[in-house]
Amino acid sequence: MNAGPDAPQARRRLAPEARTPQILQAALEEFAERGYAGARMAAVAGRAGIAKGLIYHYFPSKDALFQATVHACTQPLFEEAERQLSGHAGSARELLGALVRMGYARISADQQERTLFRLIITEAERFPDLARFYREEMLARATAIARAVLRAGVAAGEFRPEVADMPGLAEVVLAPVLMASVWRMILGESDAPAPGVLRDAHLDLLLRGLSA
Amino acid sequence: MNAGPDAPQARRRLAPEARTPQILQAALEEFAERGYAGARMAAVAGRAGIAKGLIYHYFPSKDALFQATVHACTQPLFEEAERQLSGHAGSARELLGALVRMGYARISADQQERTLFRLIITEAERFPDLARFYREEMLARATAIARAVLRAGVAAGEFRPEVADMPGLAEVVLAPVLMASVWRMILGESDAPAPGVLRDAHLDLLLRGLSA
Amino acid sequence: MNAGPDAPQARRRLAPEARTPQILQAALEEFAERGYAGARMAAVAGRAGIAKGLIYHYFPSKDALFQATVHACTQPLFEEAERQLSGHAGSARELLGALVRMGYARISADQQERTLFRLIITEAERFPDLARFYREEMLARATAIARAVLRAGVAAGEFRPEVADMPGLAEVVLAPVLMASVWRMILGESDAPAPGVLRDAHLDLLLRGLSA
Amino acid sequence: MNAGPDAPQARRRLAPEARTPQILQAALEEFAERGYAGARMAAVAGRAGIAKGLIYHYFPSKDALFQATVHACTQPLFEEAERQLSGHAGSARELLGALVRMGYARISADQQERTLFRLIITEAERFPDLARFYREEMLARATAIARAVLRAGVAAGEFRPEVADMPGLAEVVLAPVLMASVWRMILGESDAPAPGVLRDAHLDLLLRGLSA
DNA sequence: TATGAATGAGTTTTCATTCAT
DNA sequence: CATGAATGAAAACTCATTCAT
Repeated sequence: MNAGPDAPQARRRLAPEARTPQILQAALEEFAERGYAGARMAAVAGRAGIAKGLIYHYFPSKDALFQATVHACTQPLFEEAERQLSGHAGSARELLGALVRMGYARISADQQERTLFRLIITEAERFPDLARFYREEMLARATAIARAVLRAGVAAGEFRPEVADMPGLAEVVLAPVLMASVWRMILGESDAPAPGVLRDAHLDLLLRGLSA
Repeated sequence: MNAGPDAPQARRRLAPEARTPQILQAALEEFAERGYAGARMAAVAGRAGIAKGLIYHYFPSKDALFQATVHACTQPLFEEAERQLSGHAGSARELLGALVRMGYARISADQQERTLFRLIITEAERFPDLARFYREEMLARATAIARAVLRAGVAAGEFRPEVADMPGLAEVVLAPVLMASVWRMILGESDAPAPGVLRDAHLDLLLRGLSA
Repeated sequence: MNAGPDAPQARRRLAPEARTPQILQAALEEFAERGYAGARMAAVAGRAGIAKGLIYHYFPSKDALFQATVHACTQPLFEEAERQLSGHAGSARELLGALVRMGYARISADQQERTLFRLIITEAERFPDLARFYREEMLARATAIARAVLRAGVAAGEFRPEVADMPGLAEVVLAPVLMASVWRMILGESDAPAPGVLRDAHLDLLLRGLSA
Repeated sequence: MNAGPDAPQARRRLAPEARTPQILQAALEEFAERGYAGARMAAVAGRAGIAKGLIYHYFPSKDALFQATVHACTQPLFEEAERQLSGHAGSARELLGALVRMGYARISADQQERTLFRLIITEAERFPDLARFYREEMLARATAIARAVLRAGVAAGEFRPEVADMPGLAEVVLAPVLMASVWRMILGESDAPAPGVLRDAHLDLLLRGLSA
């Protein structure tokens, strides 16, 4: 049609290794903004700067694209936390503080993480694979980290002995961080409870509630 | 065509007061199962046992039906909690325990409440009205209750003085109950962390973390 | 858009009993001209003078529409032949002549019948239902008629005894009529072997080949 | 990417004389299974073990490929029959029997021939060239052979004199063989009238119907 | 010669909404 | 008030064809 100066840089051939993440990033944005049903393949293509059809060269259906999108962006999620956990030298209280602060900092900073979380909440019922993925790759990893900190604290005599193996406690310890994220999803940056404020109250309650 | 005895309750004229809740209930079910974009007006009509067209006599659009649906089912949500709060005579620790237990019990029992919560999470970004509604009618009411309990406990000397006015603490105290609901949404009854287990850990942490 | 005098007579509500055959007729024309894969639902709608969507009100898919189309137009096919068979009083030679003449006349006249036949040939491999339908509702009926005539001729002493039960003979007797139809499909009215000419040669061969 | 020993014969340069029949064979299979509109160029490439793009080096369009495909596989069709005809020494009855038997044998054996015939029936309307091709290269050759046999039989006094020049008789004589092929197309090997059975009835009718 | 990434027009299908009955 | 036939815009998906490599 037109090949004017604004024309969308006609037909740039890329290796699949370069194109795939580009599409996945565009898909993440679109799915995040509109949810699964609301997302349009044409919009994904638009965001990626390619033609609709090309998406189908890489993913057989909207469904497959969605699942690939979610899977693709979980890699870096827990890496930092697990690094902190294994590399930490100081007290368990300090470690707990550092991890909680990291969690709240992420909520403030990382749009993509909230987005991912929302997609899982929203679509888990229709994509059973997603629920399994959340349970195994996200919740299990997060509670494992929390449990390790609790045990370290007990071992060091900083936390009271019962918390080492109290069922459900790891989840309860995590919950406020996750809810901070949910609130931010729902209410937006301006109206949600401020992460910094939640963090301070959360740490105050935790340190008091766990210590020996 | 036929209005014989087997005809599926053909063309039964009802007063608007009777039809409206029937439609809203059907809409809640459909929106809950499919989300806003995935819900079909024809399916809402089907669930309500009426023709598609009739919905438009009562609600001007899918959008309006959705908002009415969410608004309609929040009424009974906090009534019991507020009744308990104002009618309570015993210690603040007992009151806190009773309220937390009620919260977790609801998660186990009330499908509709989780459903409502999910819809808000899912659609808040596209329906700003919904976010405002959640903030004013749900989160604000819930934190007000929590804050009242904390203050009562401080006043009675059961809780340490700082918790009376610590910003964000009411939200942190509530968060694990809400996350229990979110996990149940995502993972289903069988795979989500068990509410009873979370409840016990939660109460243990709270009572220890708040007490004077 | 336009509501000029040529506008396609906006939104004319019809009872399903009236609309269904209208759509089927349009579909027959379109499928006949283009085959299954080549036919466009939009074109069917256009021929029927309705909107695309309405077709899906009556038939769940292109596939279903196609099968309904073929089924719908077989009713009148063998009625006349079967009537002639049961009502005939004269000689078997005369009956055979009348039926063969009717067959060739149909090929000349009835576009729709050729069309139907072509669709079956074309699509039978992809629609196994169609093959079964052809075998049971068309070929079986046609050979039954032919066999009845042969037996009548033997009973009357007009045909030699072997032809009463010779396997495959009914099919061989019918074949030239059907091939006349196939040739007409392939070559068109002007280039195909003329039905009248084939008919005379066919009858000559038959009467000589069958007679006692 | 990799050209390791397991790679599916990556990028093997072939002379056009070798590539063309490879593509045509693949195209015949694909067109046969799916018809013209249903066939996909990618599938043709896949069957031929080459990339889509390469087809366009040899044929300018799907259309051209189709026509080339049909033309390419008619060469050997009548060669044997014409050889038998010119080389035959015995009686006309024997020659007729041999040719008819050969025809039915082909139907049983040669998938490719039925396929070709189906494509012509299916697509002749949309490809006028195909109809002309069928008329000149197939039907005309076949009737010429049949007519030659009839004349030989009359000349030898085996057949009655009228059949030497009866218009349409050659076509009628051929028709059952062709219909046997059509039935086999429609109904498949298992449900179609058995070629051997048709052959015997056909010969019986012919010899009786033609003889002096 | 050969590949397969890239395009985009065209197709089926869905569904909110309207409106004749 | 009530129905469901009818519309049409929009969305998922397909595939012949092109072209950078």
